[in-house]
Amino acid sequence: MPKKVIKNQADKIDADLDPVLKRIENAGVLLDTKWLNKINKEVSDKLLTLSGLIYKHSHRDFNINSPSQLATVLFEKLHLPTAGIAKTKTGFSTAASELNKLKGAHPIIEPILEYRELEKLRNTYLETLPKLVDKDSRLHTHFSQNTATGRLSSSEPNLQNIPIRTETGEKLRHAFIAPEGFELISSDYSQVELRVVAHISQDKRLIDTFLKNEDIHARTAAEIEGVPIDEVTKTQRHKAKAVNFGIIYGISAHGLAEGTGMSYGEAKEYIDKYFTLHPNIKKYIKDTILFAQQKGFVQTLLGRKRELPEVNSNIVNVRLAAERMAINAPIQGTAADLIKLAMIEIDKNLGKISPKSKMVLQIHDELLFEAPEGEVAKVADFVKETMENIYPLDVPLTVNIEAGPSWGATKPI
DNA sequence: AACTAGGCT
DNA sequence: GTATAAGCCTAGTTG
Repeated sequence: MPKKVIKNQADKIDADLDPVLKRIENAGVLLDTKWLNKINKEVSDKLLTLSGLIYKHSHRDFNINSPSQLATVLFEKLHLPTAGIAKTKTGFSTAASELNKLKGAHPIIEPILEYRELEKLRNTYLETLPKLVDKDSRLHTHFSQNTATGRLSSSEPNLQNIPIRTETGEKLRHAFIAPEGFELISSDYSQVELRVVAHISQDKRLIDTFLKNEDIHARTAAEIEGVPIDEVTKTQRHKAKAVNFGIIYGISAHGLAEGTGMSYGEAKEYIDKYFTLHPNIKKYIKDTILFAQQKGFVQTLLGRKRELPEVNSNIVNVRLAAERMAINAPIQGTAADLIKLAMIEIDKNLGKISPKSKMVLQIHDELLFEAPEGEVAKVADFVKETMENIYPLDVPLTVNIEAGPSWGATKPI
């Protein structure tokens, strides 16, 4: 096999990271199978109750896991209103986002939503993970580097999508534990993608926010609504947060409206105000699309390229989709470059600082370690320091560190 | 294999 | 409104 030719900095990063990823995969992460089985039992009981309730409300037995059968029950048998319900290629959508619109219309909706959540948790995690542990009760994922933006991906099992959002989902994280005498340390970059946006776009307000270490979403809300930052309401902050995410994804009024419940017009107005306040972000978007159209690719701060010939497509949807990718790829990809650099550097030195400590996972902007109880503070300091200083930008990178006996029970240290 | 759905950052 | 927020992986149903 010929050695891979290294053409640029991103290729070198990926090559240097490869052996690090191998070590992480080999280390694995300890799983508390007993705890998982206990949750599985509770979830299975609940599912039985829920399916009974759903059958009672629908006056029939059917396969709740079949979107087509569920749509028939909801819209043809129970005659729930279809106004405003999205359509898929095959009929009315039964996605959670659509069912949420029907919550008040029929008591069957709530149990369906809960059923869906618990089925997902049971089938994807509770049933599957215990089957994949090795003889030492450890899970070994496989990391891949060949993604569109430079992020890692994780498979068999994917340990980058372990639940956290719901109450039951969060319980699952408690199954990821440290061995006896050890703790898990979690270190995650705070708002790394928006900090990358601030650096790349040189947007004044964004840079100022991060220099002052202000709450970015509250500040955005304050500026758009024209109120003092400490008078921003929860709703206002929530909307601003959606806009900030939208910037990273290549915002559209429709997408923002979907994500927040704003009307299309309100969303459009909100975005216009945002760009008035952040002219350099508007410029970044414009310049990036132009660059992509002329060169056929975009690139990250460290030169990682993504080919995007579709930005010149005559097909409107194809072109617009490519434009959003062009906006997002340098942001997401730069964040990926930064944490990869940090991982390489940490791997180089961790053995000297704490020989028994190990890096065990990467979840895009977070690293997970296990460290002997007595060395947690030392390892945490080293990790934080390395991540924050890995590649100085025009805004500080900040890292939140937590530690605890399990991934679900880490607390700030 | 296509489609729908949903877990994470 | 033609379409519609970025990147992943996995599971179940359907034909």
